[in-house]
Amino acid sequence: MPRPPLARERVLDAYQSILISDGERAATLEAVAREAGVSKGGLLYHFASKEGLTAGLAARLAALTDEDLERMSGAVDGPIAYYVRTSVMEDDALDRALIAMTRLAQGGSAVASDALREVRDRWAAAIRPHVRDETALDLVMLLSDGLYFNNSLAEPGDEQGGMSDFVPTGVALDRLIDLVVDAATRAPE
Amino acid sequence: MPRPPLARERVLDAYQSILISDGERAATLEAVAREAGVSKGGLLYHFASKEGLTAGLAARLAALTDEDLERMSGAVDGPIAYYVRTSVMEDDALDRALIAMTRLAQGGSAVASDALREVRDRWAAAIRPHVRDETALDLVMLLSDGLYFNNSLAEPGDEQGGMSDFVPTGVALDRLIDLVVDAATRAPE
DNA sequence: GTCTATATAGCGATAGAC
DNA sequence: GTCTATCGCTATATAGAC
Repeated sequence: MPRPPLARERVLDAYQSILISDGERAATLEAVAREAGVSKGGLLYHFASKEGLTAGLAARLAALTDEDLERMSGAVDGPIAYYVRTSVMEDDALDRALIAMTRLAQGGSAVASDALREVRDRWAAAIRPHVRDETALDLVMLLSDGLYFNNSLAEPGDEQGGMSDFVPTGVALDRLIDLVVDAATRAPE
Repeated sequence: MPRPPLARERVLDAYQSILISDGERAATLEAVAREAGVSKGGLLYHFASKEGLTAGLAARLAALTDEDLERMSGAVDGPIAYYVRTSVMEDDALDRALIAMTRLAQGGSAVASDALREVRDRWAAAIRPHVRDETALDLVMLLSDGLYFNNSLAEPGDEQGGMSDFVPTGVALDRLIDLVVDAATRAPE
């Protein structure tokens, strides 16, 4: 595969940034082009339409998910702990792609909804073998969704993008992970 | 308090419906007016601007939250079970207001983000006395967020609006509630 | 209180120069 | 591969009749 043009990647980065910090409404072609340092016409050379831009983001998300599933399978404290811990936004590449895609899905994009559904299915399939039953799987998946949900509820203009008060970090997060791992793997009484 | 004009309520209902089923982008003044059976000008008599419309929804959400906290405090199986169970969309008035507001928040509305934050704070305060510690509170709140998050990820055109495959119902929901109530109230080992 | 008509601005997308 | 210029459309909001 030939190396992707730099401008193309810069455009995707800009699209993500604006989606995360200012919402779907603000992510216009003009705003994305300005942030990426190109003109509107230049942007439209790389992505023929707004939906093409979203499809480009979906491809990036799928690739990042591949890598994440790889890391998850080798996590020292197990896939559940890994999955919950990495659901707290660390502002890495995967988090940003995921939150940006969430914004688009909530804005009504079918491409984005489908992409999110697929990613979620793949994570669920990877975790299923490590929990007691489907109820425990629900608990783990929904808790992770809750963390992402809070991370994705941004104040407009908030660079970090998030209701961070509600998301446990540090020791509080460790305790939450212990609690959920225990609840999801403990033998039924 | 004088009874609210009927047209005003119909406009808010229409705004909610379109936000839920078609997303924030589709909820234009014209679309809302058409759904409510009034003209654009008629709508703008009741709500001076788009932000005024959102503020009207925020007021409705606050009133519905009052009622919900009332019911929660008297729930027979306790506030935690009540809270988790009612986080699965039953398409009642509160659910609709909440999901509509989530759409607006994700679209970048500061008014909507603030309204959601306040509602969440009030629920957390009501549940805190019934859980073991802050970690258990995080678990309950985040699980509920996860349920709402999934309910609010709509396929465009999906009347129900939701990734309902991921949300447990019936017996699966009962089991999940048992699991989380146990995890959140059991004495530490 | 509700309407029609219109002003104003910004959007996605195209055309064609360089 | 990137630009400027512009088209056609739609959005919010205003003005003023009824």
